[in-house]
Amino acid sequence: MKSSDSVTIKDIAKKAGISYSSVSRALAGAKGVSKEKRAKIMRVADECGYRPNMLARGLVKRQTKTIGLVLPDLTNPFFSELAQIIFDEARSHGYNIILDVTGRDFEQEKNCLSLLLSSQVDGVILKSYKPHFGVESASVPVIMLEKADSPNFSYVDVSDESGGAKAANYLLDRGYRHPVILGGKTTSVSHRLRIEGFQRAWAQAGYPGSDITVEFGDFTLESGQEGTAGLLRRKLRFDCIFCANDIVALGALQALGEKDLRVPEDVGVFGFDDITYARLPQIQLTTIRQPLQEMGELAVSMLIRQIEKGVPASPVRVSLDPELVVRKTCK
Amino acid sequence: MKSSDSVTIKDIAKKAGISYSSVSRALAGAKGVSKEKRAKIMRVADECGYRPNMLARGLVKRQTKTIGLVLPDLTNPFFSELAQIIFDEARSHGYNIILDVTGRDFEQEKNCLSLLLSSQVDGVILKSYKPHFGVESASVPVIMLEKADSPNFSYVDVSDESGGAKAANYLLDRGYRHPVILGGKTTSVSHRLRIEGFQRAWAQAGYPGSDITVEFGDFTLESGQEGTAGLLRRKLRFDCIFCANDIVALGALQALGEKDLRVPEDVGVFGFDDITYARLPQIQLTTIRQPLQEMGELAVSMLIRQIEKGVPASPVRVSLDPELVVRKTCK
DNA sequence: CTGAAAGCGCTAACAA
DNA sequence: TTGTTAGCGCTTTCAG
Repeated sequence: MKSSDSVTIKDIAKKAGISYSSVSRALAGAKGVSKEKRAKIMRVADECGYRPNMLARGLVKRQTKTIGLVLPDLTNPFFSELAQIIFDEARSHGYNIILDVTGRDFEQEKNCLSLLLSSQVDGVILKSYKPHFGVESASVPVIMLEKADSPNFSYVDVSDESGGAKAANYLLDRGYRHPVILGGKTTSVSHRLRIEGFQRAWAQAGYPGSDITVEFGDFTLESGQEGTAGLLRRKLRFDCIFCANDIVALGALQALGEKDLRVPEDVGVFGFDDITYARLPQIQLTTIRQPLQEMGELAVSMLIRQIEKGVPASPVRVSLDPELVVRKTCK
Repeated sequence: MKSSDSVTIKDIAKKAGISYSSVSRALAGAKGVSKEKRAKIMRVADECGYRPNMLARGLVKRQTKTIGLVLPDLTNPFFSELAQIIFDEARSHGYNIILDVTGRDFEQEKNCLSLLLSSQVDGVILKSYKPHFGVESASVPVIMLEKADSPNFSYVDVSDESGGAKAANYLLDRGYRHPVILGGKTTSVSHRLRIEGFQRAWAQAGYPGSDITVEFGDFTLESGQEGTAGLLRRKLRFDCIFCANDIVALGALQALGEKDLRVPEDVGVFGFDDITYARLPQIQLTTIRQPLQEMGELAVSMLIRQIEKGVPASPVRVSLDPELVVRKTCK
């Protein structure tokens, strides 16, 4: 059954000799249709290979059972695994996902958002890298995946300050005294918070937190690699690297290895996220674990709640606490 | 500007005192609207925070500028990177992506597909793990990401037989004689083809190809790990493992390490895909590289071509050749 | 150049 | 339980 124009509810009404609202009811599984008619309709419908048109349905019902997900980058396992979790969770609640990737570009982010809103998604989950208020004009619930200062949005995030502080304290505890912070983007809110947490903890321990070297980058393996190589080239004095994420840490390890520096003896490497690959026996990266599963599930359930019950007067704000994972890349 | 009900083309027509079809024209950038009216309309439109309703637009235009992407699993970097590539490529042509993940489940796959078709996507890119013909009833172009025997669909795939053969020949060349094939799903077409390619090459070299041990799994790290552990436990004789993908290989390496077996001296480990993490200095996995970039770009451009010019009478079939990447996990 | 009107496929009152 | 009807927000003839 391959017609150039697809079969509609009217076609099947005609073919079954029944009014077309009855067909709609039957197909929707609503009450108020006699058993025989319903049976006949169903039969005809799938003989014809009928497929409901979600555009039309969404237009009238004013809901699409679709949620928009905006992420910076699918290339980082942290995000692709998060996407998978959110995806599964959403599906289990009967929602579909439209995924958008921004490449951490500000304009892109705004575009994605307005595109999603145009597509009439019922809600949005958004990991933004720069605070912006295009979101403010959204007419549907939005859950941010980071600490948002706006009074209008709920968020669920992992406390970046706490993560940064945990890293600092551990590093101090292991005897490191000359850290550099590597590889985050200047525009990233989360990264800024991690730096602050790190510096504050460092200062509280009695060391000057403010003159810790911060090398920015773009969260990639390359920026870990080149950043580290640059540090080495400039003969900067440092004994450990607090990386913006695990990918950056992988790059740092690589650069260090190329210069025959030993980890952790010569320099300690500390990651962030605890991606799958950080756990491999060959890697054994010391890092901060972000509770991916909880974060994803919470975001979805909060969002769906708001979609179905309306957004609360004051936003829901959840901060999960990340966990130190000690492995082998620090003394 | 936060109205509970979103502003429509009619609202802005009223507010500008112009008929609402003119507004539509102006907003579409169509000709036949005077400069002044156009300017006024634009101004009013964005004062009101107007957002076109894609559902309505799609309904009448019968196209959504959206393509559906169905992938088995976002957790494997191979697929998440492919997704990213397809995503970028599609966007650069003005198309959006709706992503669906099937978990390699047959029913799921069919659901996803019909859902996408219901959503009126303009075309579909599909990596299937079991040949099925729900696809046949699609009323839009479909590009499969694997060798499809159906005469109705175009595909772009990476030659799995060739990959399997290259692996076999390399392993033979390095002196391995007792391979086991590990970790693929029984239902996977690609995996079956790789096995065939491997066995055939093995046989052609004068060794019995048919009695090579094949341990199935589900393409995960765990199945690599447990599969290998099982092999060891059963004291099966083997000197190398041809893994269903790099993730499985990572699992195999781990299991081998736990039993203090040396790689590559005691057993060689061979992957498939060449994911980013296979290249790390700590891993150095010998593997077969799938040309991700070409595959993604080709799939998108073929699909868009078919969307815009119609599907060709006879399907386009492209097989890319994968490349052997020699690193350190085989002698 | 502009407006009126039809209709995309569907749901949801409302009558019958 | 049924059928009729009025839209959802938009594009697109078709007259003026």
